[in-house]
Amino acid sequence: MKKRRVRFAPSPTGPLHIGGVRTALYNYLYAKQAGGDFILRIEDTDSQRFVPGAEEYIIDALRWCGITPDEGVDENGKVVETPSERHPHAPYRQSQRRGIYRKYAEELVEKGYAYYAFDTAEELDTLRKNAEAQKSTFTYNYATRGSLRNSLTLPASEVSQLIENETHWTIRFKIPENRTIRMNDLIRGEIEVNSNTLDDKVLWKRIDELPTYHLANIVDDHLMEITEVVRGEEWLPSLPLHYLLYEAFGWQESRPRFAHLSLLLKPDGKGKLSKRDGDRLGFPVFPLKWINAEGEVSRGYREDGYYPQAFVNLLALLGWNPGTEQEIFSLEELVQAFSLERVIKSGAKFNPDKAKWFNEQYLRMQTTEELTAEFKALEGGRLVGFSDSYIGSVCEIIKERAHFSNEFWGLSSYFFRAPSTYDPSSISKYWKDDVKPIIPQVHIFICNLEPFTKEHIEEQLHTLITDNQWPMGKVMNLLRLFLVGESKGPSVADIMALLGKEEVDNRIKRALNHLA
RNA sequence: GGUGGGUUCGUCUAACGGUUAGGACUCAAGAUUUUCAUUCUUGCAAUAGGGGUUCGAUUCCCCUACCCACUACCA
Repeated sequence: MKKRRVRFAPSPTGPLHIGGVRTALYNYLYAKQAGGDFILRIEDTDSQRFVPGAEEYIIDALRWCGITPDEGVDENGKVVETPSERHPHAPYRQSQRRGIYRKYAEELVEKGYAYYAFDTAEELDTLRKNAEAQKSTFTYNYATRGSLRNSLTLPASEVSQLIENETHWTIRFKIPENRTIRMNDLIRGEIEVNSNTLDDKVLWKRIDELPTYHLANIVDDHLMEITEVVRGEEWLPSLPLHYLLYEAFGWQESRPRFAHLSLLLKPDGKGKLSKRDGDRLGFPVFPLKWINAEGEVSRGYREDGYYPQAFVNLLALLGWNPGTEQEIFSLEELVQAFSLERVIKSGAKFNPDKAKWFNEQYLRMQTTEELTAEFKALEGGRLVGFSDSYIGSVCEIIKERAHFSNEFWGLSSYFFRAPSTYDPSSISKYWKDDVKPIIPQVHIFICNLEPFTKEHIEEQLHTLITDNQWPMGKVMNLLRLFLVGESKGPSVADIMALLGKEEVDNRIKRALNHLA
């Protein structure tokens, strides 16, 4: 049994968005489940669309998610350029492999599966426009190639001269006429296409001495001994071409199996998820923050405070399910449970609410120590002077009320700073004449409580108030208002115990002063 | 336009051809509580439409509608 080898092959034309991360994740899960290898290959054969920083972004994003490639990227997060035992197929950047593709393209020409085409971009453009004007579509195929400028129509001498002197020619694949191509997709099953609906795709471009996606992809997958190709649905229409290419090269025996993943759709309306949807609807579309050349900032899941585990979990369940009702999965559990058979065929609309829910689940699973460390990392300066155990206790109390750790300060600032203002509407609601005379008594009672623990405070205060038949709601909320500054937060006893008697005394005095 | 893919609650999804069509998110109501939240309970809510095949169809087939992708010397 051959070792499973799958690859993620992004194009560095911008930041990887969540759909791309999901594709990478499914590749990773599928590889790891069989104890196979997850390989990264950079498909940068479009010199026009190269975006600086995109490659680093992709690698950083995968790292953050915990799905680092086994092959193609070194320990420092750099794409491997020279072969080694662990990275035998280097370089893993197609622009650096450019030397190997031309001979494969020419091999196809020699075997009669491809031909040289000398049409200029302008000529083809005109043909397309003319066709469009007549409400038809120009296709470079069996029907038209015979009347175009290529090595099939021009005399051999002219062809060799053009190859020699011109810099704008291409090598095109010669799609056979009227053949039914039968393909199999691991997710979708059998698919049939007639070759007449296909066009003669460009395989190699003389202008920049680079192959196009189709050639580079097939050659590299073959050379790198890829066993399964798991990629986005946008590639399904070119699967017949890829089958034909494997056949032309005589590689059908080792041809990888294919799986095409459905796309991620925008949460509202129609169409696939795009960069703009995130800005429009207020949720990140990218794993990490990205700033483009124009200086526009796109937020990231990491910067928004998501745990990578939560992010991976939610992505995994967008288009796949385990067949059970389990929803929370660690990466290891996902590796165990994943299967391409249970990947959904239809596109999934992204749901920002559910995304938050996932993070909330992970937030609650964190240990107090982890939360303390996070809180300190986030709010460093504001927490100076407070012990880890105090901060930890605060975290314990507030974690049920938060979706993200970056909400901690907003939910707990009063544990670190006495309130300087008091919410006016709460004052008018609770600071009534019937309780005003009671508060000094309660104040003294609190200051005499010993031990000053949550349970004892709760019990004693409760007894005091009920025994005197005082209005529980007003008294308690007033105390909360004195301690917090507004009507929110955990139980009053919790707050008092944590704050300590002295601080509670001070805050009550201060509030009374303010109200007097 | 052509080709391919897809269609179960608002969303993510489950359901050997036989279920009161299940779960989760959201939302609503109730319970608990000293506030807010949590928690718990309950509720709202779906098989795109039409034909077949079958004793029986969410499930298989066909048609229609709608959605998506592709239709570049981009990936």
